[in-house]
Amino acid sequence: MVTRKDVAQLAGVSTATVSRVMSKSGYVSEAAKEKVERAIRHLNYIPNNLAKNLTQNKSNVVAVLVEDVTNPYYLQILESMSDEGRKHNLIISLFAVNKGDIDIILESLIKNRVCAIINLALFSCSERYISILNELDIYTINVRPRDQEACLKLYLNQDRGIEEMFSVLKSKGRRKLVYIAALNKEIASEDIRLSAYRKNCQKYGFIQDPQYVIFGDYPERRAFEVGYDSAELLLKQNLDFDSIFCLNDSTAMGVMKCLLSHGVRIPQDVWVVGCDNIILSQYVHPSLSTIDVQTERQGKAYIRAVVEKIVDGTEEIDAKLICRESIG
Amino acid sequence: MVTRKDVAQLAGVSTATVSRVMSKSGYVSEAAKEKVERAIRHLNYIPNNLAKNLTQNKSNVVAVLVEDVTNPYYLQILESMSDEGRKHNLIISLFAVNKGDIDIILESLIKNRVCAIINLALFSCSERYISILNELDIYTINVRPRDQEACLKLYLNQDRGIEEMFSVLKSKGRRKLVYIAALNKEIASEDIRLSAYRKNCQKYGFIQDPQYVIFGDYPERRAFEVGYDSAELLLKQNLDFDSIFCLNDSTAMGVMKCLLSHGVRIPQDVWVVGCDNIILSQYVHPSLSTIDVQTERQGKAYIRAVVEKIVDGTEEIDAKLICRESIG
DNA sequence: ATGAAAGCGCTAACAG
DNA sequence: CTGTTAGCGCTTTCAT
Repeated sequence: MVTRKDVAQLAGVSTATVSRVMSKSGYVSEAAKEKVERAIRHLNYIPNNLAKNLTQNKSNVVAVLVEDVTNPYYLQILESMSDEGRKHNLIISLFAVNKGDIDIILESLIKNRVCAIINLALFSCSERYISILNELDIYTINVRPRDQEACLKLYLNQDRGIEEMFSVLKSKGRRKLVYIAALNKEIASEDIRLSAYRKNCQKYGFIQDPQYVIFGDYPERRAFEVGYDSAELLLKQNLDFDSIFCLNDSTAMGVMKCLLSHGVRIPQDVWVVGCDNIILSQYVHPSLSTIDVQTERQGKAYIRAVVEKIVDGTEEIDAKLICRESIG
Repeated sequence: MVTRKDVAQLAGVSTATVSRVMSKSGYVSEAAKEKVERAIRHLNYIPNNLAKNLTQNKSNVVAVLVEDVTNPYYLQILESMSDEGRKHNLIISLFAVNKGDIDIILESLIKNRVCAIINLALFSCSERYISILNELDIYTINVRPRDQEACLKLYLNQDRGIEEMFSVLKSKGRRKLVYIAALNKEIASEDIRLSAYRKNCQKYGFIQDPQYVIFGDYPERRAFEVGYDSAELLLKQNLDFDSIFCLNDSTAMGVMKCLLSHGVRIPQDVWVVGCDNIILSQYVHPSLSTIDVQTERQGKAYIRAVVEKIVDGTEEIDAKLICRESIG
């Protein structure tokens, strides 16, 4: 294996100088720089990040924690994180977690000195580890943070998209909108989609009735299933509704599947709107109307937050309604 | 930060002994072992994998290379790899690649001394790196290997599932089956699905006609799109067909979307069968018939191959037909 | 069965 | 601007 030493030798300089040119930091004369670069090329030298990691007590792995990995939404976020991460020599790694084994995973992440944890799950990292995380300077983002936690506030301005939906539905004469919360009551209480739903029901004169909100046990079970079951519940309730808004696209697909299987026509009988705008939503039939939340920008923003160690930033993400066949 | 030294001190032994109990290797007396374990618990010691990595010139990251990350199939494989990897303290990391930037990615993987590369893409790792990969003992699996490459032969016995499909289709009076190859002609020529399709067309007396095979440019473009476009092409050709078999479920969804959009009814007019059995296939409407390829077993097999450094193993994976609404 | 000590390849403080 | 040097935390011979 060719190491820095070999490069230094061939270039006739010290390893420190080689380091300087590689990291593009510190003073290096043009002459030395050139000699080193030539030696690197000549030897086909590939640096060993492992050693670097050790000296800096930190790896270049960013851990992304996800609960429902079957939800394509997360893949899309991951994709854009990977793209952005590559620019900064960051390895983005996906971890499927659930509340039960978060501790084991955290311990493994710490052991491996990941440089950051992006926790997309709906629970925060366990208390017992936050001091270690801090001590090791492992930058952590929780999408559902405890109040006191310093973190990126990636504020998703979904309100606008939701309001847009209400306005469109209203203009087409809809007034009886169901919300498939998918989450349980407690978690949903912090869901901005739910609060926006309630606010706008009032504002736009839609039916306001607790029965029109269906809770579930996402993300303990997959979004598709929760959607399906929620719709089944809804049909049993014999409620009078003309449209359905769902926590996310995956849930909406489960909902649609259930409705269609029961002979309910979309959009003739009921309109359905999802949220996230995953690619797949164009390819179901009828294609799913949804609220685009710019997954690509979200992913990039997270990685940038990691790189710049942003502690209290805000990324404005405009959510916009996308009308497709599932609404008339 | 508490290190091995602290543990050794508290336990009254040397760091070497601590290492021995941690790695469960070498001789350690019961007494010493107990003292060390107590010290570890007491200090809440979390070992530093970075140092270990350096001494062994190898990390515990397994890189999984994927071309079309929007295909949920890969997520399912990844999920089972993660589960299996955790048991062996392996970090499974997903990398989106395309032919153009494979070199950059490989270089980055080498720099980080990943312990293994599982290349699920349809091209092999570039020649120029295989000597380095070998020298560094980076275990590499290519799903589409060059002939000479030593590697896990994860033989997917999909033939049986495909034959089962033919038998079912025939018994229901179908004889005109289209195959959506999705891949281009060259890559498809190595696709066992295509050869199985041809073989069984003959065996079961289905129409044999080159026009009944539609090629595409997967995975350069997403499976959904390729499926959609292939179906569009098919419709334009004015061919007489009664059923369609697709490279994978994602492609099949694109196909179904196109057919349905053009007023073709499934399964009344045409039957559709996919391959992979991704979870989503149950949630489209009509639900998609498919060939189950045991993604979970596949993922586990790959990781086991990495752990055991299997050079020429075979994992029998029985593919089975799953009948759903998309066939009558 | 255990400890001492020499590295692993790189970084960073310090001296020049 | 450049080289020397002392680690980073752990593994692994080699003695004992």
